Amino acid sequence: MSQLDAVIRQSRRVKRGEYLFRAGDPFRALFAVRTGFFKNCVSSHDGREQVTGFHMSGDLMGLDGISSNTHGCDAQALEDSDVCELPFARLELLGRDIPSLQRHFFRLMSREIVRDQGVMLLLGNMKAEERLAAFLLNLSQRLSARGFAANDFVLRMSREEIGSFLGLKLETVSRTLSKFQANGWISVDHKHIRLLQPEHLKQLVSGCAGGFADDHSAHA
Amino acid sequence: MSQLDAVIRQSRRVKRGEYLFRAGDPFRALFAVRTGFFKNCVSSHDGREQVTGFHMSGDLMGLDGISSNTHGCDAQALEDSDVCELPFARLELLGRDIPSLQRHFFRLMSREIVRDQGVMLLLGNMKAEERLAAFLLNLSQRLSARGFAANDFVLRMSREEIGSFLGLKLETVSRTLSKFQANGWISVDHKHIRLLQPEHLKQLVSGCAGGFADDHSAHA
DNA sequence: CGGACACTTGATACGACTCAAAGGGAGTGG
DNA sequence: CCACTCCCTTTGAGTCGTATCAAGTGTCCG
Repeated sequence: MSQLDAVIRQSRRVKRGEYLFRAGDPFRALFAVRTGFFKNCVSSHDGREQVTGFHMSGDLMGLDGISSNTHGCDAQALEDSDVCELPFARLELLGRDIPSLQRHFFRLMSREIVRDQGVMLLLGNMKAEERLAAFLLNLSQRLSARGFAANDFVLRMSREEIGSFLGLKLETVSRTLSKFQANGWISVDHKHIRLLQPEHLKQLVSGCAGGFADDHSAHA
Repeated sequence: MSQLDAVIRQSRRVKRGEYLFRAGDPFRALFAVRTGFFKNCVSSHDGREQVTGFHMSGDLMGLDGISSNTHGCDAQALEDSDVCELPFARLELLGRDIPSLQRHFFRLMSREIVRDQGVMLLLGNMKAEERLAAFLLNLSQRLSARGFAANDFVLRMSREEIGSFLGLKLETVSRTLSKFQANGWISVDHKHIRLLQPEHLKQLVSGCAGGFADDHSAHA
């Protein structure tokens, strides 16, 4: 375990707006968010962007880079952040000596696959209101799992980034938030969101797989 | 390597329509398709289904089950098939002794994550025509990688299953295929598809990330 | 304090869904 | 082997949801 500590101790600071890595960069390490907030993005040749996920403390980023030794997406900080750099070669070696680490690692990658399947379900089957409700509830759950308030939080990302993640345009995100507020389900003050009647949101997504995915922190 | 053979030699036959495993089943093994064709499905509480992928010879299924020791999706045979059962506990043990196997394994899981990101891009950003073009080209590529004709093949899945995978309704799939045929780009005879002008299809998806994902065979 | 950027809201257009009906194959049972 | 049935597929017409276009407002940052 002291070996593991040695690997983890490497820390790196990333300012808001900066990229931790970009698609195409050579892959050398995974990154665990220590503090802060990130988005991951894949982009098509003609410039269209798809946000593939948002990551907060404890989350692991870069798993998609293992397959090709090249990062497959961008990781951009949405606020000043702090990450642990985990050199992959060293993790691989350690995994052989520490079975529980290897097993933990497989679990993490599998969890990411499960999460992606949930997003596919969301993008393939749900309407705008359902997507946004699922998004808010997921965020709420992940924040509360980290000891923050579940029903009162500040969005780190723009409407456009939410839209990109949910397969919607920013105007639709804005309109839907307004509608939720008009219903009395949430209160919206710019990026400050309060969930006033989470049960109504849950009702919207009930049947749609309850929030599209659990958390997937590294628990490291 | 002979140890690996011992693991792999376990074979299992699955008839068309049968499930290899279902969401919720206890996870014990991964499955590599030897011959045949499968679909993977996640379903929401209210019965909506999302096809998360189609798998042919060499593809690995069940990676999503590792995280929770429970399969997260259904695997249903779309034609009489033959799979290798790979007990996961044994693979884990072998991975420690054979570094190249461990590495190969990480690569496979990562590749699945990359594939899912491609599907997310497709579901989040593309229009019906683009989705279907990407789907056909991807299928074509995977078939040709296995030594089959790239431009002349038989669909194993129904219009509804294609639609579920692409986030479209079956009528839209049917209409779009008809339109491609009217344009002279493909010929459609029920499930028999011929790509007459693949370059036009490529033009449709150009910019949208060229086919949403590469192959991900096990190469075992 | 100025300017750019992010957000909201409205009007309109378009794409995909829904509902509906008819045709064609594949598989089954006689 | 044939006839029947069921399901898959195609195609059409109309509707709904979301994108698009366009102002206008507010806010954050320099």
